[in-house]
Amino acid sequence: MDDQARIMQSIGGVSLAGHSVQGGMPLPPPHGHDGTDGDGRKQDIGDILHQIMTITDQSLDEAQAKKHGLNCHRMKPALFSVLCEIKEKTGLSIRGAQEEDPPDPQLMRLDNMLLAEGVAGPEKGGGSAAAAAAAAASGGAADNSIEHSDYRAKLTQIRQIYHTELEKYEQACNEFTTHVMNLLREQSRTRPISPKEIERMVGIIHRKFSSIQMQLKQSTCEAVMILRSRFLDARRKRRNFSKQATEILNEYFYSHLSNPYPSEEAKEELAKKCSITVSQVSNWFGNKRIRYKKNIGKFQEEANLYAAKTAVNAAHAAAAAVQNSQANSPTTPNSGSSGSFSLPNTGDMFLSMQSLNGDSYQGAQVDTLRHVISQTAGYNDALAGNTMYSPHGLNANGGWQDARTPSSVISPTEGPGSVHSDTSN
DNA sequence: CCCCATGATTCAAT
DNA sequence: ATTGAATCATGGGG
Repeated sequence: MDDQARIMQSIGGVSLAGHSVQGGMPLPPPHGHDGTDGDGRKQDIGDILHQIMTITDQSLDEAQAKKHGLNCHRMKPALFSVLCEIKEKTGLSIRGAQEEDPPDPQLMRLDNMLLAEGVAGPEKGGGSAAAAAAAAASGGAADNSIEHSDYRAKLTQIRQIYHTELEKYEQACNEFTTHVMNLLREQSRTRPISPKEIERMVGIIHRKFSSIQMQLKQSTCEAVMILRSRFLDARRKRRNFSKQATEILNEYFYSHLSNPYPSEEAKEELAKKCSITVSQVSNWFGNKRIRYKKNIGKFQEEANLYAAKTAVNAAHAAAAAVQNSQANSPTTPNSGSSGSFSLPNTGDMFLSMQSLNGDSYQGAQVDTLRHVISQTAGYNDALAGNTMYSPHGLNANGGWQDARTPSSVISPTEGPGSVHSDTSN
């Protein structure tokens, strides 16, 4: 009502002279209709304005009819231009038109995050790749396949919800915008509305909707964060490897005891065999080395066990190899895992141990064999005086091989015989 | 509930 | 980047 009064007042202050008044008036004549011509006009205008102001209070049909009536009113062109003038003066049409929305930093942050998490952005392919990248980037590099796929599934779910919601909002926004634009266009026939204003209105609507979208993005981010933390928590949980996997790892470890540092390729192969990740293999070997070194005595039995195992395997393989080809040299290059420094000496030792054992091993399993022999040699050393390890023990670095030396001293009770008998596990 | 084994993480050294 | 060492945290056996 305040507005109405104000407009009425301003109308009064603007000259209407010069505007021709023509045509009949289909509306009921204003009450108390007497007085001068000017008075009559004022009354007329006041009446029209009153109708315009109250048009929203009426039912649609009623309003429609009245609108039509107003459009045909003889005073309409005059009123229209007057309103334009008022608007021009009050600067209503320009105000705020210039405020272009500056990129909201928070929105940008959310967008970037969603993009990085693989929720926003291109379709599935890129999304899962981004998810994998995010998972790999977060702490270490462990990508447990089971939990990873679970994570991905959940992320996809979030992604889908996000996109459907986003689409819904987009659609609603468009619908609403067109609706408002139509409305404004229609209204522009009765009141002055410039295209700029429509544009501005659209901008306002879009801003409103984008703020809703931001809420959506925010909650999506939260969901992803929760999922991430849960995923990481789950990953942190320790699950023992399968017995088979441990066996494979131990086999490798004890058959490369002289240099238990698997190459990247070896790690990959072990990982594949054990169905664990490469980083888990690295962890395992890291832990194993340190724990073995810390307490060799404790692992002696295990070492013997796996030594025996590999010996059996190697013997079989060697036997097969011997049958297949007699021409192999006993110093055939081994499987690449032995350290560069240990080869020249171990070659000699290998030969000497061959004669010690009375077996003739040939073929591809030289490294394994070497270990088996060195194991048995260790026990022999313990009994015989322990000189066998010094060339093998490699003073080159001191680190790992030092730890082996005591192993030859430990447990003289356990001999090669008992090794073979103790394969119950 | 305690204890130990074990996978994972962290941090410094190289 | 890889490794060693210390440490954390959990699972499982007693």
